[in-house]
Amino acid sequence: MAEPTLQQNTLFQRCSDSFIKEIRARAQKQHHSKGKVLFVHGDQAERFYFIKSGWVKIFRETPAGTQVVVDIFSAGQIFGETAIFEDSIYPYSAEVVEKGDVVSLPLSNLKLEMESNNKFALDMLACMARYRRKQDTEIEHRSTQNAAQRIGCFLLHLADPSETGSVKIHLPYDKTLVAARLGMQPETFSRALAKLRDKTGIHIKGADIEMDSLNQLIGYVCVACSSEFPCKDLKAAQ
Amino acid sequence: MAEPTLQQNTLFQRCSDSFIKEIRARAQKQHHSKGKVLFVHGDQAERFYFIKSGWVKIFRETPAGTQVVVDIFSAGQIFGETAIFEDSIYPYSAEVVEKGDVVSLPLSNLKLEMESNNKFALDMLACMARYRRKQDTEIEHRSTQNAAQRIGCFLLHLADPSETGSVKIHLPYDKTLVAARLGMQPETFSRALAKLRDKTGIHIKGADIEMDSLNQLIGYVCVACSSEFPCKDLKAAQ
DNA sequence: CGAGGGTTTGAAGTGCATCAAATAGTGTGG
DNA sequence: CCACACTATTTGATGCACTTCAAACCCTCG
Repeated sequence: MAEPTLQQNTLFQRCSDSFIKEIRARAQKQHHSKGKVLFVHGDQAERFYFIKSGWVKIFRETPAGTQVVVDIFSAGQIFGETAIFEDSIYPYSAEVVEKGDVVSLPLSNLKLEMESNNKFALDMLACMARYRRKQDTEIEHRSTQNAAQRIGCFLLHLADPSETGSVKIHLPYDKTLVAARLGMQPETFSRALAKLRDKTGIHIKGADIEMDSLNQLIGYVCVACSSEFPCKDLKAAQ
Repeated sequence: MAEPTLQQNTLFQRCSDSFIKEIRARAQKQHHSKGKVLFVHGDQAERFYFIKSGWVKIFRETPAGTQVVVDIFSAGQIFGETAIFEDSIYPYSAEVVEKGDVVSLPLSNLKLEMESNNKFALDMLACMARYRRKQDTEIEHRSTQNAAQRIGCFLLHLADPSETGSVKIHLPYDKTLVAARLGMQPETFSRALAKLRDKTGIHIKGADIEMDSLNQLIGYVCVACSSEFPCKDLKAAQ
């Protein structure tokens, strides 16, 4: 799998070559292994990040010590860019959970481009709106879906929705992490996945999941969601 | 209490007079009583709304019949404007829950201004970013706060944070609705409010709540949240 | 004053969390 | 290539928080 480039990211697709060139000149690519903390909630922010490979966990911690996983990003996605709206303070922490290459880029260029190029500002708005939808859906799911349905929904987003025949899905990272991403305990995840299997007849072998058709999942999961199924546009929101 | 004007809304504060004049020319003010549905999720959208008085509930419904209250807005706030990022389809439903006046305004003007005036696009970005923060916090609260803490947090947002002495708060709408807004059942709300009283020593008389100092609440509530207390900027996000 | 909705209380059930321990899986050094 | 150490995952037992169903109470408004 070839590594993604900045221009392939939704936000930068329509950017001018000169801007890309400019921001690239100040890019820093780094390899990180699992566990590397890139920045912490409250840190002064000067750079945002573009993922070449691997996975990065976005999270926050409460004074009581609970960790909340906000999102988990992978190749082609950016994060940390929202700091430009937060007085250059990162609003969350970021940690590498699957080793890979991450490119850091200056926020100042981003801000300047946004302020001087209305097309770019509109692209940012579109991205932000997409993320807003995604979060809306997230909030909804937390109150309408049970653990098994949340897992099912997560699996649906990993699958190709145009696929009508049998489908194979591979979990992209640890089950423990999927559990955290879905706001449940690892034990609950394990039991809920078994429940999902019983309800829908999917086959589970470790991190590999297989089913005859997506409809098995859709029928069980999507009754608890206000968006009709191919809700894929939410997938890549960042 | 005087009715708010469009220019007082964060989004329109820095707008040109000519734009305000233009959009005002196509404004329609209407009085609605409790229960009036302004639009439904999926409707074609041509107008967005500005609340002069009363309260409006924003919600969605799942195929299984569960209703999720996304937010509840009041005087000075706008809603329905996000449809411009959703192919002119309202992404949620809106219903008046406390009678009042609502002004509807054309989305086309908003879109045009956004596309032609970079300053306005940046203001929209700032608003959107603020809402994003608010939703982030919402998701976090759903997984870290228990029912009593969520109610306490809701009360804190109704209070004046600069107040150091005794504080009086009046619930803005039905307890049943507050419960829905916080994602819990009315019965749970009732019991959790009693629990909050026992834990913090606040006084409750119907919809009126009183306490010697906000610190009583803060101490109990904010240990389960990653933002430090005067998290007021989230209050008005829409 | 009475009807109707909002609110509270009680009793029982469900789902998820927690604690504990067994099992499976993975990577490492020898 | 194997055994060990460590982590991830599963399973069991139990507890707690919130929901659900039912019924009483209260408050307001015509």
